Amino acid sequence: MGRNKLVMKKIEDSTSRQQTYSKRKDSIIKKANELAVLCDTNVALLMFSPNSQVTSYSRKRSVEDIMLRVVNHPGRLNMRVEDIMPRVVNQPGELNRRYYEPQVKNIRSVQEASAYQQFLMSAMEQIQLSKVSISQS
Amino acid sequence: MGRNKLVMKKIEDSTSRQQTYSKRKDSIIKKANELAVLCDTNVALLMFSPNSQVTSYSRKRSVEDIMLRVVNHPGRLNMRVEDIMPRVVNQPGELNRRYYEPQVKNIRSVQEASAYQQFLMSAMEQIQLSKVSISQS
DNA sequence: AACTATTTATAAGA
DNA sequence: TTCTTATAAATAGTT
Repeated sequence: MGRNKLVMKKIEDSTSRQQTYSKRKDSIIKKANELAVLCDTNVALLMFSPNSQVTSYSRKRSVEDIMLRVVNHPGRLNMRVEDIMPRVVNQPGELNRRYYEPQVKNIRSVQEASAYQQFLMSAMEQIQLSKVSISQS
Repeated sequence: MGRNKLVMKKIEDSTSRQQTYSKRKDSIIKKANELAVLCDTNVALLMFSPNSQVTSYSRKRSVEDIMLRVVNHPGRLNMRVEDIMPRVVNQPGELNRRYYEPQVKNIRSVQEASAYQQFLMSAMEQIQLSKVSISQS
């Protein structure tokens, strides 16, 4: 739109790239909100600026909650286990090692903690099995 | 846009609501893609149709991967630990119990598995500490 | 930040 | 449902 038709490729000038990002980001949020209101649906939107600043939009549920509805649809959009873990560093080194860091915050009750413990125990068993399986193959 | 200016509230007629959803969904994806290409950024978009059918868009990384970049920004959009775990059932019962199910698939190497084991061990320690802390408070 | 000539999206209609 | 078209909305370049 605008004075000229825009070629669909990366804007090389960083100033106008940031300007374009800023304008279009706002209108996509507007559009997303219109869709959500008009159709009474959930929408989740994440955008990263050229400077990696995150902008998010969601309606009804939190962005995270909407995301998790997808995570719970394994048939649709599969998530790799390494994606579930917060990846601190992903160095493309010799072994392509990844470093994880636990996020065990905001646990509110002993019941909650126990359920999480059960999850971890089960995961421990499975990871050991997969380790054996890989080393034998 | 169009012949008349649209009032921004839920479209009550289900047929035209679905039609509007379908049209606008496609153009939001188009817009999101334009933003991603022009500004060379990551964008993740999830939309649920009035019939709860999921449509997703992302560029460069998978939708899940982009989501997790947000998880790793605790200051911005905080995710509770129970949100990171795949929630199978969330019954609002007496104890508000949640049931977790591990996702330990697609581990490719022993190194990967070991790193995940370290993560789990550390999480186990932390969860035990939080359990003690909660029960004492 | 605002403006405005154009392009683009889309609500209704066919 | 798919196509058309009049009109609303977005926006590229400009100031």
